[in-house]
Amino acid sequence: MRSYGQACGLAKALDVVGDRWTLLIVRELIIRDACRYSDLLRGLPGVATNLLAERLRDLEAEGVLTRAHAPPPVATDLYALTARGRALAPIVEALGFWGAPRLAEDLGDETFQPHWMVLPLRKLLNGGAEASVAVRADGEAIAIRSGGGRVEVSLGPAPDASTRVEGPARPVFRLLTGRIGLEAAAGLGVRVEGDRRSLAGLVPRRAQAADS
Amino acid sequence: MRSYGQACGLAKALDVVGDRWTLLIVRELIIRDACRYSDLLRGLPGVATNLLAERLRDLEAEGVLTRAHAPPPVATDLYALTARGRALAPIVEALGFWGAPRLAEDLGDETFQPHWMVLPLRKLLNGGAEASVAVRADGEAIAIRSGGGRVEVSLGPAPDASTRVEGPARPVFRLLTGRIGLEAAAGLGVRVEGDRRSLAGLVPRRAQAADS
DNA sequence: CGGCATCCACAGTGATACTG
DNA sequence: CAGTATCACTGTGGATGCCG
Repeated sequence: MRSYGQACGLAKALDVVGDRWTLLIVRELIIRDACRYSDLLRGLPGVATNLLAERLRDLEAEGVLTRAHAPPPVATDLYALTARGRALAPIVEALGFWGAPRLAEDLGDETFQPHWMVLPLRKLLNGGAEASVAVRADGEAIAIRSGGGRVEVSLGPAPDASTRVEGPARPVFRLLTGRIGLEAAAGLGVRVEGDRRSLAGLVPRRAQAADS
Repeated sequence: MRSYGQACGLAKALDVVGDRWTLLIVRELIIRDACRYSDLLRGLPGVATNLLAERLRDLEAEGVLTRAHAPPPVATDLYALTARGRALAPIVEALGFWGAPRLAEDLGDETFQPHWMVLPLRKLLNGGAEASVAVRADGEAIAIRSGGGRVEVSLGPAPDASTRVEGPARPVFRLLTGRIGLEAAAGLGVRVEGDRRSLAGLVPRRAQAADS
């Protein structure tokens, strides 16, 4: 992208992350931490592969991410945020929260990938409750662990979880953000097994329309 | 801009403010509050006038700003942020802070407009000090009032100020952010009149390289 | 298969000129 | 002053091909 040529912090930031797709790439890396090129490609439906390659090169040159050749078992390059890149996390979350009201509208024709739930869940879930939940939404596993005021939400399985939630991504997300109840969720194909009480403590009472 | 078509808050936010120039327009409105088309055009060097007009139309349609016909004395339309638009302010400030380290580099060929100092000054100045400063940088007036933990920085004159700072924008900015001292600033053409003590209380001791 | 590079039709951009 | 019109140019999205 062309530089704005303005001696202003915002303009400088946009010189780096103002390109189309760039902040969405950062979002993917915040959610997934280190991941492969193909993970990014799948997590960014609509991006052209050459464009993704170009953006990754730019972001590496700007010091936002690193590309490292992974040790033998993986045999591929891994992309991960640098400290400077991770410093974008609160901004990405705030922007996601700002844009969330628009999620209430046209929900039909849009892509919904389960892992996009991770960021809003980190913000919305109640860290005061003690809970360990294994979520499986549209086949993708998300692990939630909360307690002592902190919530950890990450991709991947949680074998030791005391609660299991499984079903289509949208209703699962609505259940976890408190926008529908257990019965409504069940009617939409969501199955909940195990400790329902700690799940209830985790879910916010009346969430605003906030996704990521 | 084409929608990303992703059911994700960040993608939705970028559908609205992810276009080139859009966040810079929001920056101008945060700094200036209500202002005219030509103010925006001057505050955004490099933007094409048709592009500015298009963005303003889009942002109005999205509910980020309003365009109001001003009462008789002005006789022109005024653009101002809505509550939804003002909700972007912390994000714009955070992004500006994130991009600020790059301001240390290539300072030569870039445009520097004095009013861009307003946002970083709001963050960096020490609100504990009691001070009222009238700044004139490159001919543009900025008023600073601080006390009781709060800092107000706005465009325009401050006739009742107890301190007056005047000079070229860059050294004035460096002085106010604590990156150079009074003597160094004087050597760069900055004149300080009046109460120097309250100015010293206002300026942070050792500012990081943070502009807006 | 993962990780790109190439090609092309098209939408968005930037500079200038022009208008109510 | 506040835009609209025009037009050359650049960036994007989509398809496909290549290579270890």
